Amino acid sequence: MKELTNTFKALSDDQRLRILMLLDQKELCVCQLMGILGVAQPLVSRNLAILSRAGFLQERKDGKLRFYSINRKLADDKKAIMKLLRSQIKDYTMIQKDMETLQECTEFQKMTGKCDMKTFTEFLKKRKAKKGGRR
Amino acid sequence: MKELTNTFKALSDDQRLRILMLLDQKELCVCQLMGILGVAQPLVSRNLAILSRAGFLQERKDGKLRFYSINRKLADDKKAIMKLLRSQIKDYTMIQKDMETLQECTEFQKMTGKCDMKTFTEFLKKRKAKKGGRR
DNA sequence: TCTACATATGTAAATATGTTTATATGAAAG
DNA sequence: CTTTCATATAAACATATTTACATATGTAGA
Repeated sequence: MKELTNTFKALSDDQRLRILMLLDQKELCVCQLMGILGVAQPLVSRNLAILSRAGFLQERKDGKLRFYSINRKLADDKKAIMKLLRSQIKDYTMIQKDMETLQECTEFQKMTGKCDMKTFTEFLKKRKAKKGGRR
Repeated sequence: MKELTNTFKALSDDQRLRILMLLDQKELCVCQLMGILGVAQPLVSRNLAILSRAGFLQERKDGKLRFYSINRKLADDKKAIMKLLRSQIKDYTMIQKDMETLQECTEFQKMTGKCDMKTFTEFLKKRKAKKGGRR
C-alpha cells in the first residue's frame, strides 16, 4: 500500500511533473534541468531523488555529470501513469513552455558546445532577461 | 496544473484509497465507512471531502444520512486512474480485508435492519473484539 | 595531492497535512 | 420548537513536506 501512495505522492508536485515530462522527451543532466526549470540545483537533485525512489527514473554517470531519464523497465502501474500524463499534459501551459525552453536549451548547448553549470546558469539569466524585457 | 497535482495528492493517502475502493464496490454512507475502516467519523468526513473536491465522488442525501459513491461523470483522467487502481489493488492485503469487512458489514446491517451510528459503532466493537480474540 | 566543479545531502525555517476533540448544522421525530 | 442523531466543520496539536542555505562527496585535471 505504501508503495502505491508513495507513487502518487511523488506525482503530487508541479516541479516533479515538469521534470518527468522533460525527461520523457530526452535524457537530461542536473544542470540542464536547472536551466530549464529555473530553480536551484539542490532542489532539482531533491526532486530527482524523490522520482527515483518512486521508481520512475534511471541514472547514468558520465564524468562529473549525471544524466537522468525515464526508467526503461518501468513497472506496469507507472507505465500506465506515464501514458495518462502524456495525454493530459498537453493542456498545461507550463509544460508547453518547458518544451519550448528545452528546445532553446538544446540549441544553446549546441552553440556553446558545453554542458556545465556555468553554461546553463547563463542560459537561465538570458532567458529571465528576455522574459523581463517582453512585458 | 494544480488540478492534476491535486488529484494525485488526493490519492496519496492509504485511507482515501481504501475509501475509494470501497465506494467502487457500492454506495456507502459515512457511518458504514466508519464501521468498515475503524476510524473516527470526522476523519471519514474529511477524507470524503478531499476526494469529493478532487472530483472522484458524488453525494446523495437520504434523511439524516449521506451516501457517497464514485462520480458517474468521472473525468477521463480519473477514469483511467480508477481502472489502474482496480488492477493494482488486488495485491494489497489491507484492501482485501476491507472487502471482507464490507461483506460482514452489509450482513450485519441486513440482520439488524438498521443503518445508523450506533449500529456500526457496535459492529466495530465486535470486530475489534474478534480480532483481539484471534491472536 | 590540490583545485575546481557537478551533484548530493544535512539542517533549519516555513508551510502543508493528518489527527483528535469540541462544536455547528441540518433533518426527523416527538 | 425541542431533542436527538448523522454529518460537517473549526480549533488545536503533532507530524511531514518543501525550500533555502551550507556543506559533503566524488570526479577530472593540473
